[in-house]
Amino acid sequence: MAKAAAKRTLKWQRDPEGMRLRILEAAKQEFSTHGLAGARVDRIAAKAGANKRMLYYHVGNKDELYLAVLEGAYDKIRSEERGLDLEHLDPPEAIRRLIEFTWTYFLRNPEFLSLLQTENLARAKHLKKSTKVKSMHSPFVEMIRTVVRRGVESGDFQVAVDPVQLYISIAALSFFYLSNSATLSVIFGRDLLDQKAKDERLAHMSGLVLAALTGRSAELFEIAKTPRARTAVVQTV
Amino acid sequence: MAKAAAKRTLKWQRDPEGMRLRILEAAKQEFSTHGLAGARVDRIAAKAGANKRMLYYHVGNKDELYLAVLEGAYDKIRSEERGLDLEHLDPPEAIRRLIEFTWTYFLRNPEFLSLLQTENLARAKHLKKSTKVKSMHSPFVEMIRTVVRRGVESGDFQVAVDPVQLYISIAALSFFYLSNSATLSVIFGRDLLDQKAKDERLAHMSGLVLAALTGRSAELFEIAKTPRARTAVVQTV
DNA sequence: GGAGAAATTAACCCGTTGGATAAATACTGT
DNA sequence: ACAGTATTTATCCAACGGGTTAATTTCTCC
Repeated sequence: MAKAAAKRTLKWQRDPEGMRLRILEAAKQEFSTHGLAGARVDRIAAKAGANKRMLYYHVGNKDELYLAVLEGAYDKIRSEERGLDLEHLDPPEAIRRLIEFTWTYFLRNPEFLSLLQTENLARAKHLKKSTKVKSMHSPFVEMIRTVVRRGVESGDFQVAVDPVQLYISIAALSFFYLSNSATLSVIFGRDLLDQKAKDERLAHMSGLVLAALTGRSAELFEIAKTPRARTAVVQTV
Repeated sequence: MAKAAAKRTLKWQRDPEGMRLRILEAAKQEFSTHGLAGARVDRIAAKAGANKRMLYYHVGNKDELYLAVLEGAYDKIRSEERGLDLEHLDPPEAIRRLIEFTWTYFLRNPEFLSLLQTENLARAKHLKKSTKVKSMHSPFVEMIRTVVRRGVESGDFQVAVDPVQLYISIAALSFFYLSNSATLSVIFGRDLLDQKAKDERLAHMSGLVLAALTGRSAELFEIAKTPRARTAVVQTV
């Protein structure tokens, strides 16, 4: 009772872990919407429901805060990637799944795209200092390597492409479309992010890559064009 | 004589057009290396060999300066695009040329990539206000449309892909590789910008797109892999 | 129940930065 | 040659923004 009465008059309560998480979440929003230089430390504090001093207490200065956010972003995508486990699918299906995963992940996590853009504008200055990120290899490169080998052996694929090139290409097709959708929409005078446009984009990307690998352009693009049960996988955003 | 003597003691001379160009060039450098928020008006002035007041006198405030730079960048690429004239080439060769042009243009004009990244981080806020840019359509979309039609009719291409999708994909393959080369290089632990890597990238992109269109994966990737006379077109940067 | 550590608040500091003002200098037409 | 205008320089300033200092409050453990 006395304790309850005392609690009532508390001006604030402690929550170091929660505070740290709220700070990082707020910082992620701020850095992804405003970039590194455009981000405001005060806004992050406000958004986290905290005092500015807290950022320095729990994470560090603006740069350290930014790096922590970046590392968290890489950590998250790598974690989801590991959970995908595409090794047992037959080669074309594995590639198709990879494309869909990449696409939907970028759709679900637009801040990830912005953060990467920001970091690349800084020529990866911060990432180079992060030992953590450097050790977080994407499992997809090795996955692609074995899938391509299996595909070539089985006759599904006509070429043994370099897995790194293929990985970059698959990421590129989704990344550029989404990260540059604002300027592209202005230039083409149409909304690239409405549901129809997004469905068509996924179909196009799958068709393009699989046609190149298998050499069966016609069928693949046609298959990709017709609505399939798989479209359920395409997440709305 | 008297005039010459007078000129010698001049503290400065007028050059409005030259000044404006130097300001825009300096601003392009500044905005592309530091982004919009990170750019410093004083640095632009210093780089242009001018007084800060000159920026406001000749162009306008920071935002107007930025938009002028952006419009100039679009103007430049559209102008080079128009000069390319791919209509008369046979379809596969036209696509190959387009890919090479896109790639080398991005290599030669890294500021263009940075400016687009910056503008997309701002969700095209400034571009939307530019009536100038909206009217500068890339000639490539129409070019691709006719090339694809011709290719399908001649039997070179197996599918009639949407020209906008294809245009975006071709841009994406080059853009992402270059704009994200900093982070990708860190993550893959290898330099994506050395000459060998760049040659391989161009070969991969051409092989991927043409294989998808023609359905002749094997030959195309192989052709692309072997050094050709065409590699002379690949510019070093 | 209270002392010491941990977490949080409030207030302030000071260099930077975009932008403005006013004065000086160069050019142009007559 | 000179009046009027266009261009450039030299200062100034108010707001902002990252970071710091010091005091305050809550928690924990004995």
